[in-house]
Amino acid sequence: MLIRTHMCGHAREGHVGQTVRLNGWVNSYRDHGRLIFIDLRDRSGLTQLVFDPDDGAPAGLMDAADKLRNEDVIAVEGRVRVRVGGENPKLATGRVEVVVTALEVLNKTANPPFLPDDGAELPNEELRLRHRYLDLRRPRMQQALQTRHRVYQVTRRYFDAQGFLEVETPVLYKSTPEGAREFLVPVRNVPGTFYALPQSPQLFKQIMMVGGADRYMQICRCFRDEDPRADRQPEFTQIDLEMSFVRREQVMETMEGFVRELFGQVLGVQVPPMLRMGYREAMERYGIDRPDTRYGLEIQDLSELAARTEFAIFRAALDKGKDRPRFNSKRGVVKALRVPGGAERLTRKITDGYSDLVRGFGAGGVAVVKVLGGEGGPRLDTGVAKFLEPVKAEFLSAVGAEPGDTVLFVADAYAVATKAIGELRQRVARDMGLVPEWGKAWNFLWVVDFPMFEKNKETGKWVAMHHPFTAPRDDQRDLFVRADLQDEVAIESVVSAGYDIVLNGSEIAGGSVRIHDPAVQSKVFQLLGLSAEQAREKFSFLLEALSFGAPPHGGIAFGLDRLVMHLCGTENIRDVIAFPKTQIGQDLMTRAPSQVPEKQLAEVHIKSTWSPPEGQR
RNA sequence: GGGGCGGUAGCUCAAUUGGUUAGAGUACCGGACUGUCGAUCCGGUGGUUGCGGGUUCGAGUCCCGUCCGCCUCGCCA
Repeated sequence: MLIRTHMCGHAREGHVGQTVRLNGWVNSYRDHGRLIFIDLRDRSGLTQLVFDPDDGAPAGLMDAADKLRNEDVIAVEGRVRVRVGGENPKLATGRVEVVVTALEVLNKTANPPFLPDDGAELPNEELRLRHRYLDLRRPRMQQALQTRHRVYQVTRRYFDAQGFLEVETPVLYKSTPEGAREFLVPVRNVPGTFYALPQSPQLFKQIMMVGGADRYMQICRCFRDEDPRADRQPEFTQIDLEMSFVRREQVMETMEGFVRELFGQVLGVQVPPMLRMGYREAMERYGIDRPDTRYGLEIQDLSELAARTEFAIFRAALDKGKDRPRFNSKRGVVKALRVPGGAERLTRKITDGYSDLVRGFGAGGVAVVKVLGGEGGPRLDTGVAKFLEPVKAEFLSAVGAEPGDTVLFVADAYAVATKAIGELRQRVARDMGLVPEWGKAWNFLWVVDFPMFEKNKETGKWVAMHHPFTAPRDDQRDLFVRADLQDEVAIESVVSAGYDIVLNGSEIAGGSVRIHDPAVQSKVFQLLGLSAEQAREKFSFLLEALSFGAPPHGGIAFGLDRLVMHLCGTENIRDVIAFPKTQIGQDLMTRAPSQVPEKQLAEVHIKSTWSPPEGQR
C-alpha cells in the first residue's frame, strides 16, 4: 500500500515539486476523457488529483482512474504542482494539485445511498442515521466531532490545573427511583435483583468528597429513560464536578473560569463576567428559570391595573388564591407582554395561534390590545381595548406602550400565567425576528436562589426542585430546620444554594452546595415523604457517609452535548453525538435495542410479558 | 400517553377535482470529450407510492388501522 506522506487538506504551494502519497476517499470525479480530475478527501480536507497521459500517466493508469467513483478509497503517489487550470478559491488547497503517477484502489465502494456532501440537500435523518458512517464523513460532522474533542481536552486541562482529580464511578448502579425513569439491568448472580444505570453520579461524587478527594471531575455518561427532545437524548454526557471546603461563591468562580477558558479556546469568544439573576427575578421578567436575555421583550405584572377593569377573565383569574402572598404559585395574576411594532406584524391569525400555545400550558388564552397612533394621541384597538379604555392613560404609561405596539395578556394563577407568558415571549421573539443568529450573542447568566421545593401537580407531594441533596442557602438553614412541614407557604419560600448557568436561554449547567449535615438531610427526606426507614434503605450509604466527617462541599454538572451544540451552532443534539438514538431510543444503524433469546433471559432470571398485538406478525 | 408535520425511483422532490402508461433533477450503467472544480453533451436502466384493510368503474390522492422519522406537551429529582 502507498502509505500517505501528507493529509489531503494540507497541500500548499510550499509542497510544489515534492513527490507525495495521499490516502482518502474520492469526493468527486470529473472525467474529460484524456484528462481526469479527482478531488480526494480525508478528515483534513480536499486535494485535487490530475490524471494526465501527457504528464506521466500511462494508459493503464488512465483506465484505472476512469473507473473511479465517488467514495472509492484510494492511495496515490504523485508530484505537487501549481494548478495549471487556475486556482480554486473554494479550497484551502486550491492553488496546487497532485499529478498522479501511481494509483492503488484500496476499496471500491458499493453505490452509496447518499454522498457526504454539505452543499447538497441532506437526505432524511432516518437514512443518515442508518448509514451513520457516511454521514460522519460530511465536513460539518467532522467539525462537530473535532469541536467535541476540543471540549474534552480543554476540560481535562483546565480542571487538572485547578487541582481536580478525574475519577470513574460505576455505571452499574443502584436503583433510586425518585426523579427520572431509569434503565434497568437484570442480574445473573443474584436472582431477582437489578442494577440501574445512573441518571448522574451525584451520590458517588459527594462520597468522593467524604473520601477526601477534595476536587473531583469526570466526563461521564448518564442515562434517563425519558422521551427525548431536539436537545435531549436518553444517554448523554455530563462534565461532572464536585469541590470540598467551599461555599457557593468558590464553585461559581471556578466554573465561570472554566466557561471562559472553554469559549476562549474553542471559539475565541471572550466571555465577560457573568451576570447573576435570582430565580424570582427571572420568573418575573422572563417567565422562565433560564431566561434568554439576547432580546428585551420583558414581562410585566399588570395585576393591580387589571383588577380595576371590568374584564371578567381578568377578574376571575385575580380571584384565584387571593389569600396567598405575592409570588405564591396559586395566587392569581395578570401578566403582560408589550410587543414593539406588533400591531402590524402580529395578525389575528398569529395571535389566535398564541392562544393555542398558552392553552397548551394550561392558561385560558391570550388577550390582545393594539396601540394605534392618531390625532388625539394613542388609542386602543381590538380585543380587550374597551375594557382598558377607562384606565388607558395609566395602562399606556405602565407598560410603556407606543403607537404601533401590541400588548398581550395572560391571566391565571401565578405558576400557570408565568410559565405561559414566558413561553409566549420566546415564541413572539422568534416571530418578530428578535433572536440573533448564531455567533452574534453569547449571553451567559447565573441563575441562583431557586426554591428548594415545589409541589408535584399530579401527586400533590413536595419534590426537590434540583435534587434532595441540595442544601438550603446558608442564611436559610435555620429557617428550614425550624419550618413546620405542614406550612405550604413557608416550605415553598425556602431558597436553596443551587445555581444554573444559562446561555442564550438554554441551561448548560446546574449544581448546588450540598447538604453535609445529616440533620438537614433527614428533614429533606422527611419532607419528600421518605420515612426514616425508606431513606435508610435507599440512601443509608449517603447518610452514613455524611455522619463520618463530611466536608462542606458543592458542585455542578455541565451538559456536554449542549455545550458542543452551542459551540457548533446546531439546534440538534444528534449532530454532536457520533451515534445518537431516535425518538423511541433506537439506534438505526445497529438496530438496538433488539430481542434476545429466551435462554439469555433465563440466565438473568427474566421472563418477558410482551407479545405482539393481535393482527400483527 | 397526547398534539402537529412527513414517508412517491438509490437520493431530493413533483404529480390539477379521485382519471390515460406516476414525472424531473441527481446518483448509477454505456458512449463522447485535454483544464475541470456541482465539468459538459448524448443515450439507457431504475417504482410493492412505508405496511394492512376499506370506499369507488377507477386511489399516490378519500376513509380506518398500523409502523417509522422529526417537532412538541406531559415527563426529564
